Amino acid sequence: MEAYQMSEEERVWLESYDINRYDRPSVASDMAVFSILETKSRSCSKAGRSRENYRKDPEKGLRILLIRRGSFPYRDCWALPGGFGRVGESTQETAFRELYEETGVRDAYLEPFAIFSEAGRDPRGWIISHAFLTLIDGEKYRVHEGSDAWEARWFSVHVEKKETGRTVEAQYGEIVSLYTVRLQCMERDNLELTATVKERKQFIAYHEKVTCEVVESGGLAFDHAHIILCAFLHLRSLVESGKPMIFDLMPEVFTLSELQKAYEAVLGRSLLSANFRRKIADWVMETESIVEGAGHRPAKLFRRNPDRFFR
Amino acid sequence: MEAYQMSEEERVWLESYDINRYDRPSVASDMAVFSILETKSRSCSKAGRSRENYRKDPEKGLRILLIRRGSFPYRDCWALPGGFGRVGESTQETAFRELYEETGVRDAYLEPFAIFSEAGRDPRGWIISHAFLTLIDGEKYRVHEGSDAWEARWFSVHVEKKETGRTVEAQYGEIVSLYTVRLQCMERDNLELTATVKERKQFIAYHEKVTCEVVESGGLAFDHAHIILCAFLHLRSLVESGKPMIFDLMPEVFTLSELQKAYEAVLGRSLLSANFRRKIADWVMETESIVEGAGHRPAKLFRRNPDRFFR
DNA sequence: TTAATAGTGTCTTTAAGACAATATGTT
DNA sequence: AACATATTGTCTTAAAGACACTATTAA
Repeated sequence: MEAYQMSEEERVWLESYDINRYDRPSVASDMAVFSILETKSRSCSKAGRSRENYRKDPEKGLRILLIRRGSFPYRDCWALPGGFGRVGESTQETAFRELYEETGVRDAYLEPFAIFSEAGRDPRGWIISHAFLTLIDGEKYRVHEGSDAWEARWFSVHVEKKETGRTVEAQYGEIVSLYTVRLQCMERDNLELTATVKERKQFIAYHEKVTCEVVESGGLAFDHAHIILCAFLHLRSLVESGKPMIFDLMPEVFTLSELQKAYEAVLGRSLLSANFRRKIADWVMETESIVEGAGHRPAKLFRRNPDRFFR
Repeated sequence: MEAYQMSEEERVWLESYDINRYDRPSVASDMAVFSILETKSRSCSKAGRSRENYRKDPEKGLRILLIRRGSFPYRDCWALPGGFGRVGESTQETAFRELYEETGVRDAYLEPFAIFSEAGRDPRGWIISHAFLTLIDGEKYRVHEGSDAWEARWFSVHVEKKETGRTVEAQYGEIVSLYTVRLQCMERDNLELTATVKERKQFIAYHEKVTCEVVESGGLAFDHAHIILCAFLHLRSLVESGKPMIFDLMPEVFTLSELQKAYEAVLGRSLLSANFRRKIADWVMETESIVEGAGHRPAKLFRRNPDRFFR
């Protein structure tokens, strides 16, 4: 920004200005770090594929990175990675710093998707959370094995919505829904977190007013069940609307089937490959390589098309 | 949220927790309040229509509400309405309170669109702005005539984009553009604010990184030229993508031409009425009334269709 | 040969854009 | 009648969805 030219009068005023006049919150940046990883199958051989279906390609599922809190509040609960903002940092810079500290990832795309500032969301006091989401290639990053103070794990994410009540009159309406968020740790079989979030959608003066409440935190810290739900829904809507974020989940070169599987994992529905290929044709470039030895017709390898990503 | 069950150990810990351990910012909510109002034409009769075109319908243009600051910093500069958040308030509640205090509007839709938290954006110190935008029916609200300490005015908004530089290589690219934001006060002929914002769009690792800088504030306080630009672009993209926000600019009943003019004012381009009518057909219901005495074929009056607004 | 995935062609449906044509008031 | 806006119909184009079909490898 251009240098702000202050008058002498203003300079004097500013010197006597006491910023402590107003109450101030702490600010944090929290992150929903998503990836896609192979779905662990129970009946699998040492090669990582089940004996009956040795020719089948591995399934991939959406994952989110959670950290077990080593200290109060919510000690031993699972939470999104994140941390407090510091003087001189923008909320985005805080998020980048935390992401690097916790995953080593440097050049990810961070999407700000919501602000959580409701009173009482943190027992320590007035703390505002700026929430970001990001997609990273899970194969590049291996989570810490964990210690007493620190444990990071990938959890599979499944969300279900169930409408539980509907009142609709002429000028007023209300729809209550229950979201079940199921998070399952991949490396620890017995670790499953199930949270429930109640959504109340009111229709007032031709506007929707949505309020959410964590009914059952399921072992998640703070309001993070709510944040995770918002992140998940926001991610889906971004991908549905055509944002090319999915490519962040892919390595440099990939097959179109792998890319399609990534889309399907995030969107939660299967796509017809003919239509999918038409849709993403502009975003990719063919390479000369192919993948062989997979038990079926070899696939061409593709890479991102820079021209399409930047215009 | 469900009551958080604290252990005795945690309760003891919390009592000794000092929230002042971390630096904290002040937080503000700023609002871009948009409306559409008649374009003042210089050659007009007392009836408000120009003599040559007495049969023509009035033009409408996009407006934004600005407030002249009565105190430091940026005294006498124009700024978005807004104010500091208080303990116990969410950022959204702060925005609603400020909107009501400054316009009397109660049931508007507030869209959060960005967070401004760059270091140095406010000479008073670390202040984070949570920015909202809203559309209101300008005919319902008359701005204060003003005093020394207080003056609120509607400004027309015109934005122009000009690309000034482009470097594109294989893996790296940069596009620099200059946005000119022209704000013209309707009631005070000689009051025109012209701000310039430089946008630098970098292409790194298949991601766009956009940074903006206010090159010329044009009499606007803080980084509000940047906030206004973001609000304007965000509003357009929301309307382009089909959000029915425009209806907030309309009275209870309206003609389809009026509605179309509102769309055109926000989108900055003219629409073909046949296509427009088809597109918004589901959102409106015909009433029995018509508008007569306008110098041409009378138009049917429509109202919002609640079923379409809430599902 | 067969299982499994890779890849192409085309028909249908839907939405958007362009534009011509008709309708109905006031002046 | 002329003007200005209101309203409808239809042709074209582009994108999305459905589905049938062909291709190629390893086992």
